[in-house]
Amino acid sequence: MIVVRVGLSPERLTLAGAKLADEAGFDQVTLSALARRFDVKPASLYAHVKNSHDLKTRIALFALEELADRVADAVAGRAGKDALTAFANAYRDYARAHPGRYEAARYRLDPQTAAASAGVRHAQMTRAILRGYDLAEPDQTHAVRMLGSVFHGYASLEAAGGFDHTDIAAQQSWAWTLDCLDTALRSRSTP
Amino acid sequence: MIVVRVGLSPERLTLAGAKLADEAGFDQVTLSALARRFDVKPASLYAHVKNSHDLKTRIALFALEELADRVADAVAGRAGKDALTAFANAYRDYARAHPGRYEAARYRLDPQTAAASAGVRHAQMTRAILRGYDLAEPDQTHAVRMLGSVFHGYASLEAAGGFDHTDIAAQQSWAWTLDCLDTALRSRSTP
DNA sequence: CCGTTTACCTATAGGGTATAGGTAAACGGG
DNA sequence: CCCGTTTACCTATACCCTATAGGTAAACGG
Repeated sequence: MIVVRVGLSPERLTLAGAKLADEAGFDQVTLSALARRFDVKPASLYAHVKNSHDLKTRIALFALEELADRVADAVAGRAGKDALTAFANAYRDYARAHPGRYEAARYRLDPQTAAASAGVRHAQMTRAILRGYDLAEPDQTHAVRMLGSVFHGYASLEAAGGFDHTDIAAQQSWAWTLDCLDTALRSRSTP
Repeated sequence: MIVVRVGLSPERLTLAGAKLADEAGFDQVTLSALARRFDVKPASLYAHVKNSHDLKTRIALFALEELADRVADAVAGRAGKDALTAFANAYRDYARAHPGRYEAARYRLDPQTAAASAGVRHAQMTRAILRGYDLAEPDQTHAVRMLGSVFHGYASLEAAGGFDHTDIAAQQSWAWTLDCLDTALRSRSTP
């Protein structure tokens, strides 16, 4: 029986899982499917990840990190509406380019894991965006939540095909929405 | 072997499935779990629903219908911001009271099924809300999408515990957000 | 060069999905 | 009221995914 070492590792499994998620959907990410991809038996994967939940958590953390990096890159050196748009576009673009990873980023993490994840960077960056709008607390928190809702909601509905019924391009509604948010936030600023 | 007829039907299975979803999460809705609930063997359920996907679709349609009914009830006789708030609250309240059904309502339906679902009523009602804001096309469609994004995004993030990190109550951010939306929409109205 | 570790294996068990085919209760026409 | 048909649920079976236990050969290191 010829045994060729495939060279599995948590990192390779996580990346392959992320790719699989993008191709087939996050719910299709199973240890069996991943094992097939590496031409290995499912049991072999348990040496590298604890279980299915562990794998999904790793993919979620990876996606959060990747998304945070892209957003950070996009907003660097920008302020005001410019920063808002850059943030929003980076977010939406990621969701469109990597639907499976985006879905993974919404995988429910336990509080400790979440606290140590790139999720906190997301929150920080959203707050950074809002510096251009001079919002005092608790308005700033309200705004963080509103922005998060719009970004996630839009990405989620668009991914689900909710905007396919009308001819009007999703891109236009997106620009319109960002414009709306900018005006709304500016009207609430306390200079 | 004593055989007591349990009296299964697609409707009873759908309702039980909806309850199970609220209690354990939509992803825990399985034919096996449902069969246990009725003290019946899994195979017996296939006489009433085609398969697992069929059951989930039925639950999704049921939830969409129920939610549409509540929203319709809430907005009846209201206009302007009053209607907007009533719509939004009915939506959020449903998501909070019935997290599993709400999740089910987002179950991906094939285009024909979606077209025949209460989903179209949701769109109609959202457009009805916007009558109070005098928006011409394509702005109206943009606004429909923005509202849908905020409502769904907020419900989704709140359900995922995304607002638990700060002391500021989700209720306050919600009111603030609705206020923001109202101003934004009014500023875009073309009287 | 040999003992240990590593990386993958087989075997097995449990649970969800799904189909085929069986049986007894319920129904309904004569 | 009786008997044929339908109905409602059954058992048996097979497949897939998850998970654990325990085995083996390659790789590594003193």
